[in-house]
Amino acid sequence: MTDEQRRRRGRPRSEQAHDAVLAAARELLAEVGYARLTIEGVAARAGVGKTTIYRWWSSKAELVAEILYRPISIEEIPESGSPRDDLAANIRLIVEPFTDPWYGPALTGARNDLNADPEGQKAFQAQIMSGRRDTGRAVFQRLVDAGDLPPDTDVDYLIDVMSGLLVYRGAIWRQPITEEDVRKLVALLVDGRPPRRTPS
Amino acid sequence: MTDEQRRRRGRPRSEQAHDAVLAAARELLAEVGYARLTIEGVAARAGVGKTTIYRWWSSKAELVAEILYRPISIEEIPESGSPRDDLAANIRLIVEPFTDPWYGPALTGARNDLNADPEGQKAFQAQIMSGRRDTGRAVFQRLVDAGDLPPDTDVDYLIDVMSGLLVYRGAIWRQPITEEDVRKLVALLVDGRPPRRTPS
DNA sequence: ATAACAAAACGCAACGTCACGTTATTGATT
DNA sequence: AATCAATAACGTGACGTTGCGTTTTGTTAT
Repeated sequence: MTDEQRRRRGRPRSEQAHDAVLAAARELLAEVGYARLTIEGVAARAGVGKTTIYRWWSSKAELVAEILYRPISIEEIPESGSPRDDLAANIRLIVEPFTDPWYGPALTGARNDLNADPEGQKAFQAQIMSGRRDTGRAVFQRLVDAGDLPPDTDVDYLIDVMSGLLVYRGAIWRQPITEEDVRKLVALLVDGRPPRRTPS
Repeated sequence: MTDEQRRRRGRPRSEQAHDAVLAAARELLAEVGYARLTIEGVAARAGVGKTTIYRWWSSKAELVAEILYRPISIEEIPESGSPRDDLAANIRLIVEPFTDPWYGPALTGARNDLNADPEGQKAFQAQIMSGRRDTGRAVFQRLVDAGDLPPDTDVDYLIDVMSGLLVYRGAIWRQPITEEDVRKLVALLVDGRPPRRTPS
């Protein structure tokens, strides 16, 4: 790229300011939540002008979306040998961010604001969710290849069932998702075994 | 109740104004969506003062929540003789409001705003969701009684799986839920049969 | 020279509250 | 029976506040 060689004239953008904004936004997100997070508050804490923030991001929702994106950019699940364990690992990876108490509200909050703009919806969907689905497909495919699921299994449907439960419990109702829940989910999705009440 | 007998002095609250506000809010919700819905806009269309709105509801989210509550106040599912059909009927009843294109965003939007206030969260949960869960428990219990599910089935878990898929697809990603999807869901939850790809 | 920077101010939109005069109902007084 | 406070919700309109996204100004780094 010639962009890197021929540096632009004038003062270059400060990566330091960029990172300070992200850090400040992350902190404030954890402290006050998405609804009470303001651009002006972020600028003040980052020691940065609002102008600088708007030079990098076009809205509060977009800024928050970038923060939310990172922990969700899921790497591949290593093959443990047991496809069921791989699925469980994938579930835990999805759930993990929800354990941060600010994450769920911020996720739904950002999604909600981005929905005001009809094209922001697609942007969010593409940016946040596409990586997860690819990872999920790969994991379920291992189960199909191992013969644990029929060859013509509707994998995307299973991904929606899985994601649905996790989002519903974790992000919407903010209930913790336990190891027990993971076990029940794998049993239901792969083996078709209904969940049993835990003898407490 | 003595409240009804001994009416308060002064001008009584206008049920007409109350209903006009609800109607106007419902219209505007369908026209501009939750995010762009304003109290002032509702007041203007209803021909009502903002004060009157705040006399009945304490926030936009609370007002919208009342609108959302009505279609969800689920009646009992009649016993068709086939518990599986009862479950399918329950699923269709949950999905039905999502066919209104404004409903899903309004649901997530109102929920999100109510979460800013930590006690509004409980209010929403109690008001919107409790009825659905009772209905769902009854339907799954019929399956248990009929021997289609083990006696110690964790019914609440199944309700979460079911609700999760429906909310995830219908309210969050705004995808239509087809008869095919209903069939797959019943097969998975009750019979443990994985969903198959539809030969299109 | 040029462009990103921080700071500060702008206009805008919506918020929630308030004071005002009006209207509807109740309870006491004629 | 008719009248008249007292009361309370009404619609209107204006208020100050907040946060937005933009614009301006002077400074700093390349």
